[in-house]
Amino acid sequence: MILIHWRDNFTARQNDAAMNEKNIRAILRKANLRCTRGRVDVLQVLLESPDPTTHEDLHKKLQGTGINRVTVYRVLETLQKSGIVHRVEAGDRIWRFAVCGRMHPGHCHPHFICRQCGKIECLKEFPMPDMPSVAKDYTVEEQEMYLRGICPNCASKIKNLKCK
Amino acid sequence: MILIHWRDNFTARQNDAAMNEKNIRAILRKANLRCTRGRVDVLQVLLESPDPTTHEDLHKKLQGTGINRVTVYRVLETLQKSGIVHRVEAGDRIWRFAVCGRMHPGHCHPHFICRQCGKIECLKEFPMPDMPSVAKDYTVEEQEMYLRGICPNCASKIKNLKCK
DNA sequence: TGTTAATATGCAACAGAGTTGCATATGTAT
DNA sequence: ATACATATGCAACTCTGTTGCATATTAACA
Ligand SMILES: [Mn+2]
Ligand SMILES: [Mn+2]
Ligand SMILES: [Zn+2]
Ligand SMILES: [Zn+2]
Repeated sequence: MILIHWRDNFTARQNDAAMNEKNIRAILRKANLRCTRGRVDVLQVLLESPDPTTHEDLHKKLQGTGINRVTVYRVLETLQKSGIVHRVEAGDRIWRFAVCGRMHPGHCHPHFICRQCGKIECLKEFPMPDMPSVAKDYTVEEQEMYLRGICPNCASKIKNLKCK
Repeated sequence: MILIHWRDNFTARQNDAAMNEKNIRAILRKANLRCTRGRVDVLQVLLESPDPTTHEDLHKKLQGTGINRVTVYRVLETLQKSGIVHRVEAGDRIWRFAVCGRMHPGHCHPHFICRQCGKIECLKEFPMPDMPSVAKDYTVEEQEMYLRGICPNCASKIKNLKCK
């Protein structure tokens, strides 16, 4: 199995906010995608976002451009299938999109999800455990880890409960 | 952080299929839940399921009992909040439910998700990497790991593609 | 720089998993 | 057996995401 760690990719891309339209078009062309207004704009916003971003957020940020709701969905699907962005579903049934391989401070670490209140916490201080090579012919581009259980807040509430 | 590995729980429960109503009622009582017909039936089906199960499947299997669709949802939410079952979302926006701590052959291992075709593959031959203790006051009951990338099938299709 | 064929977009209608309000039925403590 | 709290059934609803189709844009090419 080919393991491409997120740290290996896009390392030259420090000046994220300064990523200009020409660079974005280059990314699209490299993926054999037509450079349309919507794709450039959506990708621009994603490149400037520190965390994985919902469709709703993207559409809001682009409302000045007049882009249609459905187009945002279709652009995201296209970018995802081309491997430029990827989708994350963290337990609330809402997709979040992030540029692949970028160091998203809100993303590249394990997450803890409380089964009681549903809150998601970032375990930023803990590195993703390394995954051993597992099979030929599979290209691994991203890895996610979720810990599920009870958060301290809910734990104390449960302790004070006689019955339910 | 308290780490409860799935192997540590429910180890005495080998005779899964034979788990009878009395035992199921005991589980509910222990969680301070009322023993209702719906809860007993839903939990029974879950205990007999080798893999995490959708609401649709559960409702189908229980259609003989006349239980209502909404009740199944509510029972699942109750069981989940009590820590008896947990929810998994594997990328198709459909919840799957599994009894916590049981060795589900379809579940307790990393999973690979192809970003092109969306297919989910079980990496059964690879153990879940151990997670270091990460923080006080958090109770970890389950852990999930997803690898995302391109499956061999899609990789060969992409290779044969000139443009898109 | 036009012309053309492929493909992306806007719009409206739709899909479908899951939720909510409320009247009624059921479980459990006494 | 009674009373109270809570679980259930039913219908209507939410909300994220999809689809069909007519029109607009893109990019290759003359
Ligand atoms: Mn995070
Ligand atoms: Mn599996
Ligand atoms: Zn919590
Ligand atoms: Zn695939």
